[in-house]
Amino acid sequence: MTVRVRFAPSPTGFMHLGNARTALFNWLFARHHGGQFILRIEDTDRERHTEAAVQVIYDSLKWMGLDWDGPVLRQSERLSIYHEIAERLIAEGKAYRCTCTREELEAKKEAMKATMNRACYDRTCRDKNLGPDCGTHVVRFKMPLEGESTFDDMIQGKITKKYSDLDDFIMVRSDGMPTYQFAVVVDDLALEITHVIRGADHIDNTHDQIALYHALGKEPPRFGHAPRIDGLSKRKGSPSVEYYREALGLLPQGLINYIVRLGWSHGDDEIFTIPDLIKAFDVDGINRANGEFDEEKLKWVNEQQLRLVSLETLADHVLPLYEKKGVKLERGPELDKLLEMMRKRAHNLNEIVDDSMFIFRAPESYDEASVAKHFNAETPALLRELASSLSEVGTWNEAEIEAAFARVAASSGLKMGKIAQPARTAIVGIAQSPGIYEVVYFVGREETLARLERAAKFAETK
RNA sequence: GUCCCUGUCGUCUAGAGGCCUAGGACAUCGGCCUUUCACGCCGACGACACGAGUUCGAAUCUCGUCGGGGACGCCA
Repeated sequence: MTVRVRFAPSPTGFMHLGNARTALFNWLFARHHGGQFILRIEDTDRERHTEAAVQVIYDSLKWMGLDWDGPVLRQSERLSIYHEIAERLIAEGKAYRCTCTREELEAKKEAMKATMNRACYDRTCRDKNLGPDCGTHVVRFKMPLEGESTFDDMIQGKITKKYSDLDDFIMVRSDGMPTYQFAVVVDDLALEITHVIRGADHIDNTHDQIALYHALGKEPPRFGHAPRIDGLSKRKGSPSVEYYREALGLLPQGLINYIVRLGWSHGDDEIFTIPDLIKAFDVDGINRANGEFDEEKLKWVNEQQLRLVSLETLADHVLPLYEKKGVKLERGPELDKLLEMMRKRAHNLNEIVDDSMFIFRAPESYDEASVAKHFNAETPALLRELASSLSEVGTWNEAEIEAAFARVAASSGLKMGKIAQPARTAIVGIAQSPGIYEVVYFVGREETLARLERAAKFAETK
């Protein structure tokens, strides 16, 4: 039996992190077992499901690298199928039409709550055998009255619920649209889904759905309910893939690595490449208790991935960010060298870009603290001596640049730190940067000399 | 309220009866490295929710208590 799983989001306009993890679990499960990962858009209800919102789903999935198999299924395109199956269940006495109004329902629930201590439908229409001409109505499922529903959850183990605690849920709304509860089963059947991995908030629904499978004479798929991610809603921005990606300068590998480990583990392993994950992932590693989202650890994992991915991959993500800043860069050994230098110290993509802008733009001002600490009366002369030494460098490379610094150190009798820090302040604008020789190399000879002279003039005024 | 799931350091977790005076990771604190900032390295702090049972022996099994989350929609 080939494994077939699906990710079935409803288009809300953003990809919630919890949803992203559900998608990831399913995708990894499919890839691990050599199965298929199907994408289905749950757009049964509402006009607010815009095309733009659907596009967000595609974009997020693509960014994460979660490719899906086969065509995308849209529930909105399958209405006649739902109707057909609903009619069949009515004809077989497994479902029924109900004409109770919303107002009546509300009153009934209140009453049931008072007498039975349970808010549910009182099944007024269950045995009325209402025909299609009964006027405005919904279609309800005829839930068994006695016994219990049990299923073996791949993550949570055996889960049992009494049928008497289950309601005659609505399958088709009065406007003719199927409810989620009904459409999911019909679609999962049509798609021949073998395993359903989803959020734990669906545990109770599962009993309804399994009852439906039985009514249809079908075997239900295996279910696995993953715990929820807590601590997400109290964030400033929307707790979405898009938000964290931008705000934290995330690499998809970073997000994926963090998110998969929140609720799943493989011994003491922390950092995984995507191929690692495909090999190691399975449902038995998924935990049962909810997890608390921790932005600090997400940052750290992302940082580790920053150092792990190929320079080509890194360039893919960093090039557009540079372009946003008005810096167009070409791929090649120079860019690789730049990224190699930056990825060692940066915590995220944004930092790589921001902290390397000094290469492309001369400082507009000098950091006050740096100036106070590293500039003094001798600074102008020192910077000019360094400039002169650098102008004599033959081949422009780090070794030669270092030699130029060493000559200044020898002639001035100053320790390297006393030269590097003023130079750094002069060239970068602040006394914090990558190694000074690399900095000088990337800024280039002409520009370095210009910046040194400008800083020397500035230092004279102090 | 009823029902369902769940409970190891602040957080993510290892742990499937003796290997546990409970291991790893993030964060925090201290130190080292260093021309800066980072990185890296070393160390410290820090948990089996509680109570009964089962057993020679329990973080691991059972029950109860308490805590956390979820479901109770003509939302998905």
